[in-house]
Amino acid sequence: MQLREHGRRVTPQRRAIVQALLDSDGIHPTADQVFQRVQSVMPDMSPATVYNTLHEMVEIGELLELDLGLGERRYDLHTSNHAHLVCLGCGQVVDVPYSDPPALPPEHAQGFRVIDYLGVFRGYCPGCQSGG
Amino acid sequence: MQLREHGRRVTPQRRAIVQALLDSDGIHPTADQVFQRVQSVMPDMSPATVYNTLHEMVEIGELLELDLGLGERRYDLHTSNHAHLVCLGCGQVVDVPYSDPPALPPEHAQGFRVIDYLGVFRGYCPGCQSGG
DNA sequence: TAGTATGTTATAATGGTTATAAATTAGTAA
DNA sequence: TTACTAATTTATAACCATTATAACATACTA
Repeated sequence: MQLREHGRRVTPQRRAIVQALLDSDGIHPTADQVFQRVQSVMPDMSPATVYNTLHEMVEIGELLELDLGLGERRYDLHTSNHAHLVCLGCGQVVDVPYSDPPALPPEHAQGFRVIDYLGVFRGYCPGCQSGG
Repeated sequence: MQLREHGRRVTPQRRAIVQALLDSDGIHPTADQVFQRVQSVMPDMSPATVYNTLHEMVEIGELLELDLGLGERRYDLHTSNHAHLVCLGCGQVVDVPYSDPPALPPEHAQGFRVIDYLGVFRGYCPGCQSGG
């Protein structure tokens, strides 16, 4: 982790949180899912610490925070360019590689300084298509 | 409004909500902003009615619901294909026309039935660039 | 002009997230 | 190693957008 390089301290809690993220790689866990997993190893962990650490990792660019309209935020260690496929039924999130990350034509940028782009395909996964 | 065609009743509250959306066209109001505006005309309006009506309009496809990671949902009467430009500083949301709505390559769809696609450019508007 | 299903309201509850302040600890320098 | 100090963690409560509930009111239909 690059926490130290950014002037942050390395604590056992932070190590455990990073490990939980690594263990959850691919399922795009929520903060609570990270907390649950860490708590099983470190029972005194506080939810606030999980939120704090996730925010710091987002700030230093090591973690991607996704708010996909499902009432909770999900976290993704893959910060490289990719889109997300979200199931409106069960909420699962899957990475999709980008063939061509879209660019914003300058005539539409309206003076904005663009930091990043998020692409979300919404739909229903195979398991949720039978139920509606 | 197409509420009647979908078996919904037309009430004064719903008329006022639709009018508030029309009046707010372009600013992508939150549910609360819609509520504030309607309340100035109809003081007994309940927030629950605003939420209910917005949800129904989303269901019948007349309104687009956006969760852009700012802790609140915003509403957009423009249901045609376009992306959004979001200011991480002040939270303002601007429509951006799509030149080419991206398609999901079948080999990456993983069996999902895709309903729609949301594209969000995140950055800082001219007014928020000076502040950071 | 009833009758009834639908809509509205007030109220409280929910749940993810954030704020606060006291207690603890990682890193540093003597 | 030890003591120092700023950063971190914790428990707790607050926050706030949203949803649930149930009583009341009303738009549509016949």
